[in-house]
This record gives sequence, structure tokens and C-alpha cells, in this order.
Amino acid sequence: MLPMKIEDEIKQSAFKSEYQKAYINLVYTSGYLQQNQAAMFKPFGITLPQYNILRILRGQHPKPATVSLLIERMLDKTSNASRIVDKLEAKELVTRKQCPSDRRTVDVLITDKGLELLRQMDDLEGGKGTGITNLTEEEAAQLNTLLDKIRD
Amino acid sequence: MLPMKIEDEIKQSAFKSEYQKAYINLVYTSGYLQQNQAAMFKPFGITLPQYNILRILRGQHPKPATVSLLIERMLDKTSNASRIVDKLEAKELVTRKQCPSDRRTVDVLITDKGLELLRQMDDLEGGKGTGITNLTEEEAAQLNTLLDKIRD
DNA sequence: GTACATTAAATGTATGTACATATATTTGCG
DNA sequence: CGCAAATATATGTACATACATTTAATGTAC
Repeated sequence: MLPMKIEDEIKQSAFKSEYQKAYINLVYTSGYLQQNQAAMFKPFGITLPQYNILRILRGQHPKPATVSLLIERMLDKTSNASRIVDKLEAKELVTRKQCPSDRRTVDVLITDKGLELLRQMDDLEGGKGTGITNLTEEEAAQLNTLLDKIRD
Repeated sequence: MLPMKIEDEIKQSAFKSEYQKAYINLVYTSGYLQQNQAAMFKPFGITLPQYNILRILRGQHPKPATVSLLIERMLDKTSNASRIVDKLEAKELVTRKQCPSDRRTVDVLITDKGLELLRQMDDLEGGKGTGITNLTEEEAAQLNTLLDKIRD
């Protein structure tokens, strides 16, 4: 993608305020990064949400995780973990079985195949090649401070 | 939402780098803002993409816009403008008719009802109440600079 | 211990995204 | 002119999101 200011990108000449501009810029940039990452994911046959679930499961491994725990740790908490696990199960990247002690809950466990896939994908982590590395380390830290403040 | 650093929000204790942290922070914050805005939109009966299309149409008014122009100006260029226009047409917020001079193209025009809805929604613009205003004007400008650099 | 509330997960429905394909129209080249 | 390439829009399919509802199991109050 060519270097462009947000004004040029969306062909809106004037923003009402620096705030509105920052807001739109943030949403736009996030979409840009997500598309970028989705493209890098394609060769591996899983989507970003599926990848996020797998990473949580790897963090738990060899312990299983319940669906509730997955929802709790997901970036987007309102999404539907059950159906994402469906897809992962179909690809044999996780197993799912009813937990004996509380039969309402389900133990989700990453398989060896799932762990191996994550190993192959580890190089993608950290936003390498996504544009975030256009920043200096100091600028990245500055960005983190600003974003944390927005969510305060 | 309570004030939290990104580490606490997603319960991941250690990031590999300031870059990875910034990447995840950006995606997470953008999702947070979008959910926030979606909630503000709900009383008006339209979604964020539908709102974005309407704003572009207001910018063109009283000239019509083709679907191609909508796609070109949309924040997410790969999404499906045709079907979003379907929804807006069903709500009588836009009209659609074949353009006589080039019958491949379609003239999409915002209706009076659509303009009136946007007027009611104008207060929502600028990210007011979305957390972006937790920043000072100077910080917002700083954020804009950083984001533009990411997309360079 | 039965009845009611709570919790965990799955399912239903509408919307949007991503990408491939289809259909109609216009353009352009021989 | 006639036909292939390009263009504009629409449609099909798979996946994800958002939110409401359902189903089953557990906990709790009486």
C-alpha cells in the first residue's frame, strides 16, 4: 500500500476535529492490519479468531480449557466461541469432550496437529510485516500509552 | 469499562515485544470503539457500515453515487456495497435506479428520510463518548501521526 | 427433595466480510 | 460490423459477529 495520510485514504477533505480524525484513523488502521494478517494466515488454512483460540489453548496445554474460559480470554468477548471451536474440531486441531465433574462444561484441548500448526505460524506473531514495525520501539510504546488511555 | 492496561484486559502477562503489544492493543482498542459505537447506533436502527454509506451519499447529495464510488470511498474497500445498499433501500433511506447513460451502473441517492436520520445522528460523530476524547487534542494529533506511519 | 434460579454451551437469525463467480453492458480491436 | 476484453453490479458460499433463545446440568431455597 502506498503511503497516505488518512485524509487521502478515505477522500474526506476535512475532519471536524482531531478527535474525529483519530477515531476514523484508528478504525481504518485496525482494518488495514487485520486484512494484512488475514492474508498471511491464508496459507495455513485458519482464520484470525481460530488462531486466537488456538493460542489460548496452547497457553493452557496440557490442561484443557472450557468454552467459558475461551470467551473470557478472547479479544472480542461477544463472539461465538462454540462455533469457532466447531471449525477447529472439524480440522482436527482441537478435541472436545464433556467434562465428567461438571457435565455442563466441555473440555477443549489442542491436538498435536494444532500445536504443530502453531509452531509453523509462530513467525507471524508480533505484527512482523504488518506495518507496525514502521514505528520505532519508542513510538510503539507511545502508541500503547495512548491506546490504554482511550480505553480508560 | 474500567481502566485497564492491555496486559490486564486480555490476561496475557508478557508480550514478546513492544511491537506485538502495540499490534494487539490496536486491534483490541479498535474493537472496543466499534462496539461502543454500535451500541450508540442501535436506537437509530442502522449499523456502522450502513451509516458510513449514508454519509458518503450525503456528501454527494443531491447528486447520486454509483456503487463503484461507494466502494471506493468506504473504509473497508472489500466489503459488499450492493448488499448494504439493499438494506438501506428496504428501510427507504436510499433509492436505487439504473443510470440511463450507462446501464451497467446504478444511481444510488439518499432520500429525505435518510437525510433526516443523519441529522438526528450528527451528534454521534467525532467519537464523542467513545473514549477517544480521553486524549488531549495534542495526544489525538500524536496518535494520528503514529497511525499514518503504520500504514506507510 | 422438589421448585426456581443460575450457569454452560449450543443453536437460531440477521448482518457483515471475503472471495469467487455470474450476468449484463460497454468498450475497443480486428 | 462482430466478437473478445473490460467494467459495473449482483449473487453464491463460507465464515465471523451480535444478540436472543434454547437446552441441559447444577446450585439453592424452602
